[in-house]
Amino acid sequence: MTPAIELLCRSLSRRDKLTPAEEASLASLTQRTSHYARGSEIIAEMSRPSASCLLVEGLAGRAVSGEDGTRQLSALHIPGDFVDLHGLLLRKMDHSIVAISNCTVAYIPHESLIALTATEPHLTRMLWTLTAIDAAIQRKMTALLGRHTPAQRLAHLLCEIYTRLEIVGLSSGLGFHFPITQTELSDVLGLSVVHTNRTVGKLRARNLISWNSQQVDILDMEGLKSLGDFDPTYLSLQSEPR
Amino acid sequence: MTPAIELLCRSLSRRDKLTPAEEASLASLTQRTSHYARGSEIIAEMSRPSASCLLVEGLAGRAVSGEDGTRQLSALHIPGDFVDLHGLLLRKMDHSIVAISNCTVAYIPHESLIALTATEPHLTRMLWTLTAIDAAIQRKMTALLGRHTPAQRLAHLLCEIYTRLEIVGLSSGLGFHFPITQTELSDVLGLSVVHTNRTVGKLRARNLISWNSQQVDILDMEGLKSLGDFDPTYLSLQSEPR
DNA sequence: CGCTCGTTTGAAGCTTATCAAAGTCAGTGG
DNA sequence: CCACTGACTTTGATAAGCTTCAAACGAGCG
Repeated sequence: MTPAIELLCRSLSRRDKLTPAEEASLASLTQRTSHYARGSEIIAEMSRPSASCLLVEGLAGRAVSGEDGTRQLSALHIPGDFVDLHGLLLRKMDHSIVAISNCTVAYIPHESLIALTATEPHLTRMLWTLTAIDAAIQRKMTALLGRHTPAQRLAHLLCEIYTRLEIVGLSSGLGFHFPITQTELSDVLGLSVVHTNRTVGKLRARNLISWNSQQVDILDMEGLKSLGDFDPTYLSLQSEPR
Repeated sequence: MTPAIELLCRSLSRRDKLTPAEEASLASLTQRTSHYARGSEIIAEMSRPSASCLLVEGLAGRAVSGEDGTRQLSALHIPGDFVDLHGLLLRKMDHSIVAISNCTVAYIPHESLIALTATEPHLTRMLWTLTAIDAAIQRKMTALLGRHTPAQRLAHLLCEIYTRLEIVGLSSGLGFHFPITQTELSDVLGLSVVHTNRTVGKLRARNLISWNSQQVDILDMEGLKSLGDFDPTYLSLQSEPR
């Protein structure tokens, strides 16, 4: 089994029981891996991909760019995320996927996935679930941007990223590697770079986190959760039939 | 065929070809309809619905409520929207669905939908597409909240709602019935009520729209689209195989 | 060493929230 | 028929928060 499929299985297993036969089906999917340098575009807006990509290594973002040069990163993706699974359904990309750090991605042709939907209904629902979870994350982000302070947004984001990394085994203690610049972070939080910097500073000053050279450590998990009003229900971490 | 299924078919047909057999499969789904008064809760947060609901009449919203009493309406739903289709996959609601006007909804049991996924792979993908489109709408909303001015947010929202209503045949000319109060609108736009009111006033002053007693009329479609940077790509209005 | 990229700090000005109150309109009961 | 009521919209004033512009600082790299 390739690392890509192994990560995917780990993520799926946290949500429902994956039978050995289903694991085998996933493992038999054809794939091709590619590397992208940080800052480069993995999938372009308006393109029509014929394969869906799964992030194997690195940090990627979903960028919605406006006419006026504005950019909003509507979501961050970590290894194991089936980043472009919905490309199977939407055909034409309404946004782009960018590499925030150097990234390795695996491509799985749409035809293989379509074939899977014909023979594996349960597995299909599990993949569908992954897109539904992405949507739930998005929903939370909307609420954060609309109704929460910058400090709350950042606190929530850090709790979420930590939790998601933990699922795929990429956290270390209460910390994680987070290779994102404050400029990019500001595009996630919907703030100016200056204010993003001050917001990071605020969390540091309150002794909630430390953040040095791409390493984030959560010093006070309870405090961070409570500031960010973090409740992981939306990540669907219960393993139950779908 | 019930009105609920007819609306659903109209929405699906705009995205892909729906065969008569598939229409029949949808029509044979068991359903039960209910009415909700404006302001009431259609599905409660943290509940575990055993049926998915489809909006037949009225305006509904997806409410993400925070600890501190804040409320963000992360999405608005119009007749024909399969509002809670993802409840099939996520099990426990991470948000609530509220009736913004009086609403009629049809419930379709999860077991019927699961049965459908086993026998109708193409139809399954089409339903999956609907959830993917909801996610795309959400993504746009995130970008609007993060990087656009209140006037742009409102302009975009009105373009979107108009376009979506048009798909299901609920627009009239360049206008539509929009039974939402400014208080609720402020929860969609992530603004205070006062500022929401001033923003509506601004669009009126620029002669882009008129808005009287729940009737919105777009006076200058080009102007509104350009202000809101509206491009309907994300609504996937191309009819092509999924 | 100097350059580039990213972080940090300061100050001014605009945008938006908040508080407060008046205006409008439909429905209700005297 | 008209005052009364309650929900919603509109307006005004003040204060807080955030953006913008500008510049300094620090680390990594050719």
